[in-house]
Amino acid sequence: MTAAIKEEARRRIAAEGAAKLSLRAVARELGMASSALYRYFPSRDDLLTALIIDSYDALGEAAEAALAAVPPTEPARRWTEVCRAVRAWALAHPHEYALIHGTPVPGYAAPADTNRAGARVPLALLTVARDAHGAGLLGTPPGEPLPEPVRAEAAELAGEYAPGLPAAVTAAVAAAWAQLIGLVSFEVFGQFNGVVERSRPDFFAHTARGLATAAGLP
Amino acid sequence: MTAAIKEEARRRIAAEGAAKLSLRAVARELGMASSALYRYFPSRDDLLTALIIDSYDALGEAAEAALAAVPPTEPARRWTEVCRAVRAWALAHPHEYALIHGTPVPGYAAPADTNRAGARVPLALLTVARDAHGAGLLGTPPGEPLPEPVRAEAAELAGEYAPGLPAAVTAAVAAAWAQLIGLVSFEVFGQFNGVVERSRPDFFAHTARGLATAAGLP
DNA sequence: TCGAAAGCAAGAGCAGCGCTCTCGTTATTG
DNA sequence: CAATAACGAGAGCGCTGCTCTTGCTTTCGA
Repeated sequence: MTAAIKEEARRRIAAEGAAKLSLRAVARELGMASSALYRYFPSRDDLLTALIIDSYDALGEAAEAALAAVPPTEPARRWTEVCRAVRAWALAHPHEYALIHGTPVPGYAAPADTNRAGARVPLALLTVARDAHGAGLLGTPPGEPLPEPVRAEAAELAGEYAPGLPAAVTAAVAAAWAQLIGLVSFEVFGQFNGVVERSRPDFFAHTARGLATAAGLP
Repeated sequence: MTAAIKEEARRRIAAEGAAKLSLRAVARELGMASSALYRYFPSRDDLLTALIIDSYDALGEAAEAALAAVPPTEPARRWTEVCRAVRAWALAHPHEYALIHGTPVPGYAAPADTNRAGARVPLALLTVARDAHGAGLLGTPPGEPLPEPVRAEAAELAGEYAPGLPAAVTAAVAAAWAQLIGLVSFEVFGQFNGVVERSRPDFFAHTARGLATAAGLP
């Protein structure tokens, strides 16, 4: 039953966007009273949270599938494939993508489940770097040396998720994650309209390749 | 009068977010009937559009001020200062930033004024590259050669806004724009919580410096 | 100077929303 | 078989965006 509600809610979000998702409309479409929905979701926000987690998981799954499809011996291609998978999922599910990478609801504190699901994409990127490092395929990220506070915090982060990974790489992966989402968001939200038009796939692939280089991948 | 309405609306957005902006609440705060607002703004969306344009202009102004504060003879510092100004404005006005770089309203087509105001930040970045190029201070962007479709489209773009600028630089600036907004959005929207915490300013400065390098700035 | 016109604001009202409360119905289980 | 729990319907509250009508005030031209 909760699945049917979520499915219908997803359909309405795909049609009109998350902002206009109305419990009454979902209930109407399901042929039941609006008050009945409150048996399954205590509030509209809780329904949205469930949808957000689902979207995070779907996006994370797409990224992890791309990760598994390329052997660790080709780290650069593995990286760009993960990026490509993120972009493809976002373009295929723009409203669900907006749900997770658009404006957060005011005063909305993400529950722990959200964090775990939301970490799957950055962890996939980190896995590419970690495996490349383990195989001795990782170079040194180009550019200036890391400022000391960044180095320290990146070292902590690496200690938790990818022991042994150089701090410069860890920091570069974190930055690349944000930059990747920035690129995808610009495309999904139409900010590249009139700027980058025909060559978007190549433009994205080229930039994603640059992010790999910035992280030290050959 | 429209100014007073916008001011009060901005105040309420800063307090509760754009999603909860209610004309009735604005009118209440202004001591007038809600219907009176419709004399100045035909709809809630029109009020929001006006606020969006104002926010774009405020952000653009901050970027242009940073641009003007650094001489073109120091392109790298000029670049990072523009980035820093964007980040500083966003952190100081998170809700207005969300207005312009959050989820777009469903079915909302940005009017021409929005586009012009929204182009000020990328144009500031492009100006840094253009001036550096004019002064002979621009190197060649590192990385793979541009795919042909990207080169062609970047050349068109350069012809319009920065004649003579190499296509690789133009493309890198467009990518850097999206990546910069990605970085800032992650910080403003809390996506770096638990990932990058203490070293955010240095992390951002370091990454912005890397974007400059990627665009060919020395 | 006076009356028409325009600008402005208020109030009532409509349909829709999230959410709560109560009440009947249907399954399930001891 | 009966007690209990789960479920759904309906009414209703206060809120929203928006419209329509009414009336007041200011301005302006004859």
